[in-house]
Amino acid sequence: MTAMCVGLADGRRQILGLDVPGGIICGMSTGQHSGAWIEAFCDTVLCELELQVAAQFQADNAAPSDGMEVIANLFSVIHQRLERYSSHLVTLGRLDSTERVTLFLLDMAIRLGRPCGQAVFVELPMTREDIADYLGLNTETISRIFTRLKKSKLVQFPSRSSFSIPEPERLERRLPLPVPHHMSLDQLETFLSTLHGHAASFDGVRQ
Amino acid sequence: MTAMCVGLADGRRQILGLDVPGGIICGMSTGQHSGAWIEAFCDTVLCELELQVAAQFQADNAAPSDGMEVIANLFSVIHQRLERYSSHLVTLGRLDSTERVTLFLLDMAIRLGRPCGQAVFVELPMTREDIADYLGLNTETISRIFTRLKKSKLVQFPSRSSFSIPEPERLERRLPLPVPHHMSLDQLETFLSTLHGHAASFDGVRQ
DNA sequence: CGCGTTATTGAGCCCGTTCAACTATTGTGG
DNA sequence: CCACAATAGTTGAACGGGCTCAATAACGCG
Repeated sequence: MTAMCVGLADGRRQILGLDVPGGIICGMSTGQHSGAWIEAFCDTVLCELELQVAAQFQADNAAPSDGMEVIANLFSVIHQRLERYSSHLVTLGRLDSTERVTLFLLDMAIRLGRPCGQAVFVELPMTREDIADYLGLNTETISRIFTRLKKSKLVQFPSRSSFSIPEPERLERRLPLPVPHHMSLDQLETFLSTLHGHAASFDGVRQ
Repeated sequence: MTAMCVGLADGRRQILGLDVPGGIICGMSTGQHSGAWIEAFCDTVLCELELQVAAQFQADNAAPSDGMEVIANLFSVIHQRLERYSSHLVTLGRLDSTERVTLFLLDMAIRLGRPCGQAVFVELPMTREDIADYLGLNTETISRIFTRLKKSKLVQFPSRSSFSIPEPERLERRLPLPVPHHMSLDQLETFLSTLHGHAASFDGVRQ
């Protein structure tokens, strides 16, 4: 699991977005450095894809029928990112702290969760501070809302770094917007296999 | 001037981004409707570009030398949008109300302003409520901060819908991050002329 | 001018922050 | 394995920034 981060002059940090294992990070143009960096919350393997490479691949295989496939997939990936950012803008701009945390837990459940009957169990690979920096809050607030959710039995916290949601629909009903369900893994894997062999790969590990 | 907007079930609104006249709105995929809509704050002409059209254009003119031009430009446009969203995420997540408003005024100065010597004069085509919904605040807060900036002589408000900044650098020094300077109009116009004749155009007017 | 809309200003409140103390967990060396 | 330290998380008290509600003022338009 990785985070795209931005820092302010006085040390404040904002996490722009989170990516689950198997996901595609995008928006890092090699040219102008926007001051953003990537942090990994667990051991991670990164593959870097130059847009040029994809474009060349596209040009080489320019059969009128399927020549657009790579480009179309790339657009779809970027579009997903745009959608994620959009919904996170709403989260930061218009949701209160409880709504933010609730949405976060449900989103993690969708992206990382293991279904156990109706419930969902999630192993959380990040600290309270990381969550806070993602949601525009601080660690104490995260902690307080977690205990509130625990007391109301909407969420269980078996350990410090895991939780489970007995009735996801009931939690979702507390939100003023549907939980965004974005891309399925199938699409992603199709895309990745299309690019197989066209990415320069290397390892990156943190901690 | 247009705004991309999203609404919550209880009426809250968040403006995701603003586009100046001559700019390129993007991220509206025709397929799944994400619940977003576009509002125009002044008389506006919209041109709709189907990605398919651009892709076809690309395929038709697939001379190995310049065939990538359209696609590359499209990527650059989407990337600009991604950068804008990124910096706005930081704004909503980690800046306090004064910083948000200051950044907003400087951004408008860059994108809409008429330089007058060292100063910049800006005609603002949106209401306090629109500004509030863009910055994740409410109208009263916007108003209060405007009067505070006026009293400190950092900003002048000759009329309800215009302002001018005597010393932009001094204002900028109050921010914990550089004001993002994104795309120049030259690039945009180059791109638009590339697409000339390939966009289905229609008029859209509000109010 | 008179009316409706938009903006400003004030008083009071509440949510989320800050600061501090405490608890629980993880890791390390003896 | 335990002792201990370092880190991460929780909880409480008090503060304050931004919100809510209400009244007033300024503008735009017939």
